[in-house]
Amino acid sequence: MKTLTKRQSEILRFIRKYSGINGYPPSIREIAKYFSIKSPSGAKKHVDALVKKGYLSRRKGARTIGEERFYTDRVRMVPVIGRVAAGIPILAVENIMGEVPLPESITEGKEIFILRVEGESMVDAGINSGDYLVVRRQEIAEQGDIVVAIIDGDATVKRFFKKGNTVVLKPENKNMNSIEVKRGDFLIAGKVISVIKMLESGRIL
Amino acid sequence: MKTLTKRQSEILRFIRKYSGINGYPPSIREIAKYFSIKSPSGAKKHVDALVKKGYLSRRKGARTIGEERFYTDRVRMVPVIGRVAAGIPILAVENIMGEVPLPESITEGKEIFILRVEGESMVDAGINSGDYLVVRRQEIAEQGDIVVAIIDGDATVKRFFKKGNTVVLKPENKNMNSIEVKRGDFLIAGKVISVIKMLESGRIL
DNA sequence: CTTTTTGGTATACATTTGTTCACCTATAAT
DNA sequence: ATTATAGGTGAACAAATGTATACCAAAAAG
Repeated sequence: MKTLTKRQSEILRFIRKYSGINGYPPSIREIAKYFSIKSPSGAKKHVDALVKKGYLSRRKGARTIGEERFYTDRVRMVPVIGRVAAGIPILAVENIMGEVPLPESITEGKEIFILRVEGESMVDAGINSGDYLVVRRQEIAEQGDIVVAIIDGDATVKRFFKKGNTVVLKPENKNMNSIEVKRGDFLIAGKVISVIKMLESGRIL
Repeated sequence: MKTLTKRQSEILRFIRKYSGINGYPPSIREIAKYFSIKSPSGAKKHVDALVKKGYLSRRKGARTIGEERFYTDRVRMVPVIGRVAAGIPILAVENIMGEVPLPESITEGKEIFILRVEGESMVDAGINSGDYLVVRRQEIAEQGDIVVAIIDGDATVKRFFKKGNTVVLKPENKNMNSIEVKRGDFLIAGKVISVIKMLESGRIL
């Protein structure tokens, strides 16, 4: 990768910061204004240089500065589900708070979403309130899987057991009791395949 | 959050996907074109509706559709450390088993590595053998931080406490005892900022 | 049944943004 | 000494984009 001048680094940093905050890149004139460059063409030259050096991509049209992302491993954008609104499918846009990139080595090409844990029902399995669960979307589960179950439109995390004609959803918490439900009285939203604990910032996004 | 019509959901999904791919949002006309709406004002109405319902933000100017998002989609390659060989610096190439991409929202621009846990010394903190720790490289620690400490070239994960002239490394496991070491008889490799549990495959890469 | 919302067409216009060209200065490289 | 590179000014112009208005039809809400 070609090296950048001090000025070019500043410009690139500004573009990245701006894009991160606003969700769209700055216009040439906004870059100029920020750096007190009095002519748009002055700022344009810097952008052109950054494109030529491979740090940015460009297209015809207004405000089309794209950042060149270069990572080795493949990455998938995975939706992060906020509070699950009752009655609305868990993956509906209404529930999606944002998206995070995860390695495909974790997501494995399946339909994946991330859910933030509320409640202490799984503490004995190392899952605490505030942790993030990486969940693979599936409607069936195996004996003993940790699943996200929807009961009356409400999402809960429990360990799954079949028991004759009914299903036992067992919390991993000595102080809480298992729930026994008839098949059909609940839905499995998916299986928990990974837990992410944010010890410091507490938020994944 | 207000509910969306089917059409509005489609539009929102398109805007998110487009922004994710390109790094900047579509223009009103591009939205119209994608949905075969023959007039820009037709598409504009949908965007206006999404703004009014709180799903998007808007500003004067071209291509300024903002998603109310709180995440970054930038990615950093992070080294995964295998078994730590005694006497070799933890981040030396000899110890690196591979690399995984992680969101910068987790890595936060600091020097980061991932370490696989061996042993049960932190089970009461929800950290089990086989879990992966996201560790930020730093030599100092605060009272109560979970740290990766190097004692005699051996890496261990413990909770860190200062106590006068010595340091107490406390395992989060009722069956194990704290270790008391003199400052200088050990090194802090970093602070654990995140825990990733792979419930299914057991491997992160 | 009437009104509102939703989704759309068509046209015209205002605004923002990008682009080009000529010209200037300082610095580093050949 | 001369040439390229980096950084910049100023003005004029082209292209892309956003906005407003009028009008239409189906569906949902009252």
